[in-house]
Amino acid sequence: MTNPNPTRRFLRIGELARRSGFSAKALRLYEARGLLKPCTHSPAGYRLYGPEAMQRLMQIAVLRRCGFALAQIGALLRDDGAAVADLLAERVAELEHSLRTTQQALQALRWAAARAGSSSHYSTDDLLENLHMTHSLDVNLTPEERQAMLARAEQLGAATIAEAEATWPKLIAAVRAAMQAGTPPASAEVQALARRWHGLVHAATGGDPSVTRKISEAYQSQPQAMAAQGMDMEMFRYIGQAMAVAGLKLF
Amino acid sequence: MTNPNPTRRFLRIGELARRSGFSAKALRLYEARGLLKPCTHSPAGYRLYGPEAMQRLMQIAVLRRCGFALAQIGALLRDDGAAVADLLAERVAELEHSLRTTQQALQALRWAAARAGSSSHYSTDDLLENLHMTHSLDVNLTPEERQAMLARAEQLGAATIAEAEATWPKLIAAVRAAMQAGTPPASAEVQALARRWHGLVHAATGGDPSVTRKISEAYQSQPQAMAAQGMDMEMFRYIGQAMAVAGLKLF
DNA sequence: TTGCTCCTCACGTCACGTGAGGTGGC
DNA sequence: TTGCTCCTCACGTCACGTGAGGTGGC
Repeated sequence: MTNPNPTRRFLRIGELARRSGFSAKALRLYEARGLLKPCTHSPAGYRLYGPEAMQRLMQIAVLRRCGFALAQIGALLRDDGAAVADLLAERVAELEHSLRTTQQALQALRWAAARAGSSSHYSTDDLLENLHMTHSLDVNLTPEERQAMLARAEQLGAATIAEAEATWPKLIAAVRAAMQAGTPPASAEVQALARRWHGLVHAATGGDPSVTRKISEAYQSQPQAMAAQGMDMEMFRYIGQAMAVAGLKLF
Repeated sequence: MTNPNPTRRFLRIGELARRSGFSAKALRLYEARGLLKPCTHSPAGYRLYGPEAMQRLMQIAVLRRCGFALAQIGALLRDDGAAVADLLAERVAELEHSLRTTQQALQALRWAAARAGSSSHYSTDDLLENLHMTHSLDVNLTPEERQAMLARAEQLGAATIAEAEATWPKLIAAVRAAMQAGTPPASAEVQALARRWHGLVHAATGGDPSVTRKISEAYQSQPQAMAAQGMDMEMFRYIGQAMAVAGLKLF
């Protein structure tokens, strides 16, 4: 039953696509990107793949499911001195980030879905109201740091925290007003704002420089989270300057 | 200090971009997609946004972080009879799926990263070896079904399971051979294969039709997972036909 | 006048999907 | 000869980023 036609010893692109679960188009793309080459061609120009192509594709599949980009997979498979461990660490960090944001979104949406299920006329307004996500910042604190934050919150008490949360928007608005009026960071007015700012941050973080730095960096890399608080990078730099003049350090 | 220039009462695109954390380009895109319109224009054609634009953008930001596509956000904000609850349920299901796959990838990568950390020369080969993900299928079983699967596995015993796992590749290869030889599904040979197949599935799922159907559908929607087992849709239909002829039902 | 902002194309990115129009293979 | 597969452009998708070349605003 074995076919003597040598073409039969190879897989054409359609067969390889079926067996690998990739589309033929994807296989051609991988070829263009240098990830996978047919081992030969038929006289008419058909791509012909040997059995090693399947193994290669299974490797590509594993790496793709780990979220590596095609260019990275290419570098990995070429093993061109690309620091494998570095790519690995980078990917882990990215996956951890995406895991956290997915979990947050899912939590919010499940809550909303539960509300939707128990109400007959669920509108977008209801959805938006239910989704009021705490716009939570993605800060990667250690368990100890997280624990310390909770302990501090308990020590401060609900009333103090509520007060601080009410104060922030006003303070931010005042800083924006000063900034827009062109008030110099070194002015007495802005210096006073900077001291209040520093105090609020210090109370929240307990002055832990590591925690404060992490939160600060998180805001800087998540402009949307900043915007949700009424801030932006311009303001960030502005009070930063004011605090520097005042000799105040956050971390 | 208030500027009498009416232009100052509005935000130009750059200011809105800074304050919202979106890029100006994104704001123009949202306008083109019908999500956000400037409330007016300056004589020179500059987009001018009122304070309500900021609110709109915060709504868009929440929905985006939940992973809704721009078109869906448009539908939601227009509230054009789009079944809000349906979009919600769809999004929850998608997020759950992506959460599971992210967790699996993360687990595999962390394991690999640990190996990489303890070896001085970590190559792509090592990585691929460490990543040998169980290519686990994304089946959304209920906790009860999952529990029943575990209980069944325990009852069967490790030896039986190992035997089944060794049998599958051989069985799959035999089915592929028969299919490629053009052997009709109704033939005695293929009928025997179908009975073995059915038996293996039955042993694994305990014959629970719900579980079997879920696993079957999961494979069908994840061609890569099928490929990892040496199967493809063609084979799936082929043994499906053979089982139908034999009067065997999986679910 | 200078420097900054804004405008509208238009092309690039990522990983493909989807035809269009033409040919090989059995 | 028919139907299936393959070939190479080439354009579409998604949510933008990045200039290019020109103008408004203070």
